[in-house]
Amino acid sequence: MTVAETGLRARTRRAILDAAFSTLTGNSGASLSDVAAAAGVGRTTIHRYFPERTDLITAMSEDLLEKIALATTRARLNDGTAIQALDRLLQEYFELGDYLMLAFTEPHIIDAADWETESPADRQLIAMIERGREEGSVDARMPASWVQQVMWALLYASWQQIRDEETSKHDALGLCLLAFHKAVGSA
Amino acid sequence: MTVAETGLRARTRRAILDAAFSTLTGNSGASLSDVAAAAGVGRTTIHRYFPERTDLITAMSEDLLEKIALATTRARLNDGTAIQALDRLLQEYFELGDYLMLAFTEPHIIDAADWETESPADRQLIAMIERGREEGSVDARMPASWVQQVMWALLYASWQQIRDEETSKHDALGLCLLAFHKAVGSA
DNA sequence: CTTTCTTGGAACACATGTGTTCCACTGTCT
DNA sequence: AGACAGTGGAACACATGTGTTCCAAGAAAG
Repeated sequence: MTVAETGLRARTRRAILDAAFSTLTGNSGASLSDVAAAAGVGRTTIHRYFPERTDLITAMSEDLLEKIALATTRARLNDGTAIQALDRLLQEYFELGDYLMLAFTEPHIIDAADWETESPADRQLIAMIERGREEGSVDARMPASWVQQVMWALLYASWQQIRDEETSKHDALGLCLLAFHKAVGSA
Repeated sequence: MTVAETGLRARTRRAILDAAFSTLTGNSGASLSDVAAAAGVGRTTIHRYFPERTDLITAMSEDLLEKIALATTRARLNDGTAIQALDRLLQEYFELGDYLMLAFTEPHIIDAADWETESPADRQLIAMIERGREEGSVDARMPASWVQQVMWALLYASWQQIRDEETSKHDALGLCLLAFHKAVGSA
């Protein structure tokens, strides 16, 4: 019963989590057998690490929040103008790709507990956008919450563009930044 | 066995379809019992109109394509500048709301058969965007497919904004049009 | 009122996913 | 070689959704 993170256990856990992300993206109803196959482990092993399905979902939610918090830190929201910080944040989030897609396409999977209350990263982001509206780098006609919505939506669009239109990651990011900059920047 | 669209049958069918749209939006795995309850009919009745689950999905797909085609026609894509036509189309699509959300959040539900091959509405739209790029009203740095992606993404964002941020439909549409116009219009 | 159409509910067999238990196999470390 | 942690697979009971059949009740049309 003791679980002394032996390195192997940590690796197996990660493999299961990653497989869960990639499998449940685009098929929210996938079975644990599907996840197990994608992770290259037996279904029994999944139950060893996550006794119930909801435990796996919860772990995914926590994992995602962690990744988002890290990306937000790396973006240094307080450096430079707000619009520059937004550009950096967009690039960081862009790199999360697969992980974020799930939160977008199947919000009901994540919306469990932690997510309901605004995360620290969210509060930081909203505050930073407000700063941009005051300093004039962000279009003041748009509420901060809308700017945030647009950011998420364009991120989603850029990943769809990669999937559907054989666009390179680099080009997609460029288009995303261009559209975002034009859309929410001050005229 | 004969099905002579008696007006009552048509109404029941519509009730089931509408319930299916509203129920499956946000919970793609909802059971037919859930749909039946939402439609105010018995589960047996659903099977009378749509023998198998896939038949219901197919009917939803066809219904949605029809609504999109109608909206596209109403937008008169060939009148005025391309950017004006895009504004009109955005407003038409905005009104479809609930119906379109499903295609967005659960594409795998719709992606069945008809959808794979580009619909006529899609081709019309792409051609119109190309026209805008040539005449200079649409930012030529953006591929037509990307402009389309941005349109869908901002539509989704505006509906999210209504759901999450207690914004009125009117304000949300205004923000959507503003962001879209700025994002894809020529500088 | 009587016939016809449509419906809702109960009961059923069937398929699929879930969670558990048990046992044998494979590495690794000593 | 022996001890041990980690694993995969089979087997099981259980829950839920699906598709079908049958029948009685209600509404609509003559």
